[in-house]
Amino acid sequence: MIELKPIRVLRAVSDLKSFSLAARELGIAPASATRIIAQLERDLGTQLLVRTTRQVSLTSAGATVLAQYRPLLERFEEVTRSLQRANQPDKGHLRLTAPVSLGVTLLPQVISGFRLAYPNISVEINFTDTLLDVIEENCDLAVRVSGPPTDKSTIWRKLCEVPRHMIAAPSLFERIPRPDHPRDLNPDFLMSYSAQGGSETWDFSHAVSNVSVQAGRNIVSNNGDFLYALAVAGDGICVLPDFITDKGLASGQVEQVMPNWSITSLWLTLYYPPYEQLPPVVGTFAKYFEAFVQNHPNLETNT
Amino acid sequence: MIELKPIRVLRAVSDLKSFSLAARELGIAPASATRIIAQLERDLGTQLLVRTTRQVSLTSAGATVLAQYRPLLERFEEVTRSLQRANQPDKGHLRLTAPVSLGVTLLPQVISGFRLAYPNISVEINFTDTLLDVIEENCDLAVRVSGPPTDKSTIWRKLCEVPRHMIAAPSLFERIPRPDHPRDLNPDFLMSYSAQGGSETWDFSHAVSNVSVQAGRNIVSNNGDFLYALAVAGDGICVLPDFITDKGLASGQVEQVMPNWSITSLWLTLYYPPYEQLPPVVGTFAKYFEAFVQNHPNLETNT
DNA sequence: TTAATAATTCCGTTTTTGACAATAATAAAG
DNA sequence: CTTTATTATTGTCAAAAACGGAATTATTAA
Repeated sequence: MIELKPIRVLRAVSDLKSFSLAARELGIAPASATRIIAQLERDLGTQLLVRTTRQVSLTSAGATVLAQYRPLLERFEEVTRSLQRANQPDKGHLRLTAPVSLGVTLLPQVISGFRLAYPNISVEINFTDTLLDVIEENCDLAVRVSGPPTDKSTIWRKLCEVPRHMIAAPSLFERIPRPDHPRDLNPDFLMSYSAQGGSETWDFSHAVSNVSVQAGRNIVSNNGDFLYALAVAGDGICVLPDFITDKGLASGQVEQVMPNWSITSLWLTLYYPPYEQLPPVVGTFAKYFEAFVQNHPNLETNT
Repeated sequence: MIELKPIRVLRAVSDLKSFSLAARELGIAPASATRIIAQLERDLGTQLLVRTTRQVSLTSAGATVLAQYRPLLERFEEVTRSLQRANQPDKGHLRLTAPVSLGVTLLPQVISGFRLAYPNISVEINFTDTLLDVIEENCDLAVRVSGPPTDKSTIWRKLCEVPRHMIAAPSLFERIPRPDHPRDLNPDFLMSYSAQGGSETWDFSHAVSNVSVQAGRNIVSNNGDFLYALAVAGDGICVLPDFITDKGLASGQVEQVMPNWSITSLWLTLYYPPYEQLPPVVGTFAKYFEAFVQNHPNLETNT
């Protein structure tokens, strides 16, 4: 298998018309230059250089060989230089995965701001709610909104908590009684936001009381906006992050259910593949994202 | 300096999604694959592959690196394959040098026939009469018409002898007496064909007599056709190879001087640069040339 | 003919490589 | 949830390859 070194030597010898000068240029011993060219000639089955002790010149075969390899070698070295140079935190490519719900609410602002700040970092986002393997997803960084990580193997970093509230349309309470305590909740009207398919469990707290409520299985979806639309239509009660329900609450489309009972927040978390060393662009994005959530009204950064 | 091997390993690992499979594919030890990739990552200053024991995937930096190198690597391997394959005796390029005189007489037939027989061998001919260094000329083969080689260092091969005769225009002998013996020759009318600038010395022989004659310095040229034109004009006597004087003798434009005195023949010689191994195309041409001169009426093959 | 220069060869050393075993980590099976 | 099997990694040792420097050879220039 022919490597680049013999081509580099051939180029240098041909350009400088001397083995010894070429060797010095390349920082190798003259003896090595001789051996490397000899090996290359054996590999290609042709003599490439005609040498006496005082003169060196290409055979026409050698000229052909060098003419073919030279542009490739130059491109290769150019690519290498640019790659070594491009290892900068403000240039490169970023492959993310994020839940679908963030695709319409939070991420557009983050990404557009990030792109404005770092126009030379291109971004590729795979929206999916099923929390697949960070590695299998082939991405550099995964954004998740969920409870505290259970998986111990992956590396994660909690950015902030995502407050959420139980909401429903006012019209719903024309059909069923308005609940005042978690035990009043009818599971049949509780819609679950779940990526895995099972129904949700909510932990309510009010003063010193803590109550757990299991949602029903009538409506389960991994799409928060879908559930929100159902809630607006008055089809049920669901628990959704504030950044989804924000506008609806302000306009009165939906209202908060049991406002004096709070529900444990979700975590906005970054999951890293098991990096040995964090690529600079990933660090740049993580830092930007962190700064973003700290200035966001609906996210609580209680580090 | 980054070589091709790490790129080959990166490609194999990425394609097969496994270090061990890639190592087997490349015929190296798995441990080597690990070390080689680690070295490449150090060289480029970025992590390229995210690996757990069960999964391997490219980081986006790795994807960029591979995307840039892969087409170059493939071109490189393609070029290598084609070069190794193209080392055939009927394909390639040939760089010749030959005396100018052969450029209008012998070589056109040779080359046109050769090209017909080997259409895939391209030919490049540098016509020059000064016998420069075969190496400095940067050619694969030098054709020369001259006396026996004096240089011991270069490799040469005598193809045949080139008979030559002394000729002049009939009109000349209206001005000067027609010579019958070499001693009758007036050096002032003897024109020299000489590449080096000095005048020629001719060795005449007739039966048991041997006479050496030195030409004058009035007209000396390294161009046989120029001398021939002067001879036709009746300006003097010269000694030229039969392949130049052939037609003129037949048409009566010129006539042979002292037909019963013969002059030592020149040699048609091939000079090789100091090859270690003869390139196949060069051998092909030499063989063709040799066959050509054996069928040529004006050239004596007295091996 | 001699001297100087440059490619090549020889030789001892360093570096790299492969094989093997041990370790660590993770996905799949029970 | 524990066990098992698979796979990347690390370490070690022996073998192979590459390397640098000195000696050798060959060729050009004086």
